[in-house]
Amino acid sequence: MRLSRYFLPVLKENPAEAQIVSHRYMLRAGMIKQQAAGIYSWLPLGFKVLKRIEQIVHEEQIRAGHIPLLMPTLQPADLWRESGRYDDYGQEMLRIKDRHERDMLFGPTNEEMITDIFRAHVNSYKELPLTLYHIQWKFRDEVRPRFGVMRGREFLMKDGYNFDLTKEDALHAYNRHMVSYLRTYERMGLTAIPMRAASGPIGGDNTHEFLVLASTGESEVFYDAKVPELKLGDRAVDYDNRAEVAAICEEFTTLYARTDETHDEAAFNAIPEERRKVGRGIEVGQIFYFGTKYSESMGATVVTAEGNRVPVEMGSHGIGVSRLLGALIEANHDDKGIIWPEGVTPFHCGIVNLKQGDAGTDAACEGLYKALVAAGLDPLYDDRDERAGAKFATMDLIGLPWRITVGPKGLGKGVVELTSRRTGESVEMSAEDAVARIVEIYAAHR
RNA sequence: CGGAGCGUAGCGCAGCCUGGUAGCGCACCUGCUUCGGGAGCAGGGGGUCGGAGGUUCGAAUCCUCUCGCUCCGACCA
Repeated sequence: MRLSRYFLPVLKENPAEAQIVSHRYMLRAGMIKQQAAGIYSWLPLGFKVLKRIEQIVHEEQIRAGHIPLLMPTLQPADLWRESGRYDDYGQEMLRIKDRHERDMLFGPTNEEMITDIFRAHVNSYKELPLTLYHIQWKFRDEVRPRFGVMRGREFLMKDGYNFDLTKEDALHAYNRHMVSYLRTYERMGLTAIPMRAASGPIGGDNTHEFLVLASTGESEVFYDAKVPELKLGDRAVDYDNRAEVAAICEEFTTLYARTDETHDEAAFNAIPEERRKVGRGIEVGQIFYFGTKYSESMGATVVTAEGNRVPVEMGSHGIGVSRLLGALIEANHDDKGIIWPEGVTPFHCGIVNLKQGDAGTDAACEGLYKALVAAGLDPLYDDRDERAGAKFATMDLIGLPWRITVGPKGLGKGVVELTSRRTGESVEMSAEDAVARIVEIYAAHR
């Protein structure tokens, strides 16, 4: 993309309403625009990152054997009356009447609807196990939306639901989700720690939340210093291998890591003192096993091999997709702006032309741009007629991890400059080598 | 839902107390100069002061109501 033709409305000054760094930078970098309390338009740059995150979530869900579908944002109230949650959910649920005075609601989650789909089409144990998920906009009419996309009323969430014959099968689905989530967050360059959590209104007796450590997090967390060091890495995982998946879960959940809701002072104090950490975390996902809570109330049953009709075992699992943008920025920024991890960056690298209009630098930049595109990459070429300082400031703000700087001095020596946004280090090299280096960097992020 | 604030140009703000021609910075447009870390000079455009009532000769300013937004707390992916 050539910046002169893009839509990137950056702000020089901090908008008054933004209190935390991720919200400020998302507004300043022209990623979002608030339309009402907790409701945002996603401008091109923000939309691009949102789509990249969504893509990673999809890929990892499919890798774990889960099946995508799409359910609507608006739901009929009757489904929720069946489960009893229409009355339980309270003011957070946005209730709407259609022209025929039918009670509708903007879905805050989809347990009822997925159960309805299941019971309409699945009758035999032979069709299990089954895990369906979607990535769809949710609405929860929060009393007090805040922190930009971190606590919006409208938000994009991946929510998945597993249907199994036995509790043992359902617990495997639970474990499978835990591992796939670990992998999902790692691909985005985030360390998200699974912590035993208290079950909320969704219900269930087995649940973990995934928290990204950040000083602006809304939850207080207590953990062993060794926990954030655990990495899944690029080990191959067979998601159908129960023992292997369970072993990974054990690896990641044995050491102490709890939110304030489930904190156990005695267990925490059993950790060597120098490893006891207290901090704050942003919740970016949660997994639940809840058994037959919905299948019983809504009649989602299958016939077993013995010919008995039994309610299915279920769980639900969510990742806050839009919230992840906030969490990513909270975890990756400096005083100049965002620093995107390679896995989610909106553009792979920036090209800064220091002397727009100069035949030599223009031609060199065009050559670089075309070479990068030909290599399958997505560069952002700042071809505006701006001064160097303004171009650098924009690049730093929007946080592209790599920048190629092209100026007359360097070209005189036959070099361009490759700069890391994260370390600030610059290396001079030929344009060809710079392209090769960028290609190499992103080859590791496929 | 309790408590506290704020709505004046696209953004950030002053003006309000003490009523009297609506201002500043950034951004935007034109010209000239400049050009490796958010340039300088000159000129220019843009606002029914959130909305509705009221007081007054006169309201951004005072009064009443209302809508919107933000922050602290309780609640939540």
